[in-house]
Amino acid sequence: MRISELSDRTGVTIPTLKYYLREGLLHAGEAQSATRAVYDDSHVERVRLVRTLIDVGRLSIERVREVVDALEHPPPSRHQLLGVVHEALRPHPAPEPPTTEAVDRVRALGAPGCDESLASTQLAQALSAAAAGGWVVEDATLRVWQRAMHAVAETDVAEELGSIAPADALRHAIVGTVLTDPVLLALRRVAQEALSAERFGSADPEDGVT
Amino acid sequence: MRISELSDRTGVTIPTLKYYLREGLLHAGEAQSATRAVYDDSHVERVRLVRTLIDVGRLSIERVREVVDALEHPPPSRHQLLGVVHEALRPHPAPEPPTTEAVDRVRALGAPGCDESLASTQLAQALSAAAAGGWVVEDATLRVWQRAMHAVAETDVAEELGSIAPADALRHAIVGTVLTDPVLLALRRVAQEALSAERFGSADPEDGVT
DNA sequence: AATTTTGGAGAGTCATACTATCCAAAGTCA
DNA sequence: TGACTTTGGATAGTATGACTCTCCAAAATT
Repeated sequence: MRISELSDRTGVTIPTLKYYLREGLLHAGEAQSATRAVYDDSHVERVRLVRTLIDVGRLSIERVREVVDALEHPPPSRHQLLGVVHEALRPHPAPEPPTTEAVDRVRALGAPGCDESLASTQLAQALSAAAAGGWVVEDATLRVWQRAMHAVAETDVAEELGSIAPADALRHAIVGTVLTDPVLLALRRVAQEALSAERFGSADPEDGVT
Repeated sequence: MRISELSDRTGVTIPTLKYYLREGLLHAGEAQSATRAVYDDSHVERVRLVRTLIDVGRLSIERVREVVDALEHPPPSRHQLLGVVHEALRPHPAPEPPTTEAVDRVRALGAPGCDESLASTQLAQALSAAAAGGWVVEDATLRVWQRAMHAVAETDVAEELGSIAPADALRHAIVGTVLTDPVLLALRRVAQEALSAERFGSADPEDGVT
């Protein structure tokens, strides 16, 4: 297919596709002459991936380029896969380095240290930021959350890592993370509303006085 | 205190503070003369809130303004509080409207319909986006996640809604949500890495073939 | 032959979030 | 008292990111 058809099939304008080509987010089509190149399903899929990362994951163009570069050099070993995923989706811009107190709490949870694991670093940074913002997360609360997210991660690892090729596993894991993080946060909110309604009946006219 | 001290205490430059004043993110100090105004702890606290919303929550200036406006008109009724919080922190820019299929799935979970609840709308939109991105969330998986996030929400509602004044409860809930969402996502990643290491031992040299 | 499309390159646009400059009045300190 | 600094307020400028537009000449289509 030509670029106009790629545009039609993805809903992305031709100038934007050209921009993605320039920026290295989209691999070049097969050149047939100086003014003709042909694109295929891999391009359609790539454009959709890029749009998902940008629209849902709110990744910058630069970060998307890192993701597609990683896709073209998938890790040979399955146990490195999540590391690559988590690196690709790490928050931007980089948060402050964590306090030692936060690092200790992460270790106390039984997670690997920040030197070994990017996810541990992110957790320590998130806990630091919470503390800096004046929010205290009790140890008991943290452990409840840990158990809850462990249950979530079991479905992730079960689903994500079937015996498929590394590049597919990587794309699957990245897309899955980007698309399901918002689902989890929305589920939290739905549950909050349910519990709130349960406790302060939704038609209580006398609420709110102090 | 004068603006220079406010700047020193918050780490935000004077030009930026003036910008926040202009944009209505920061309430004016008490004017003492044409060229003198005095700021107090409420200003320090507000600046810190604004920075948290911007740096951690990645909210736009416009959205931050909505949040501070809401803080100055807190909902009289406690059961409306979460609605205000969720509206203030809704994703930006607005996602596509959800498919009817996604809306049905949300209702099947026992959550209120999208007409009644912003969180339900967000969930339906997140599920729609996942489906559009080619990601299938099994019903069984979704229920596991729902239970997990319900456990999380119990700690939220318990902590968030002590018997404090509406404005404080609102600020507390907003800051808590912004600061703890990243903690949850990081916990998910940590758990993923732990499970992945458990299943594909972290020093297995024969992984990756196929 | 006339028209349309393409690849490629460069410049232009738009929004967001600051930063910088200016000013005159007001305060501070020697 | 008088030089120096700070302030509030207004206006203009900058940096970045993500496109979007314009041009061109060589194909390709009609």
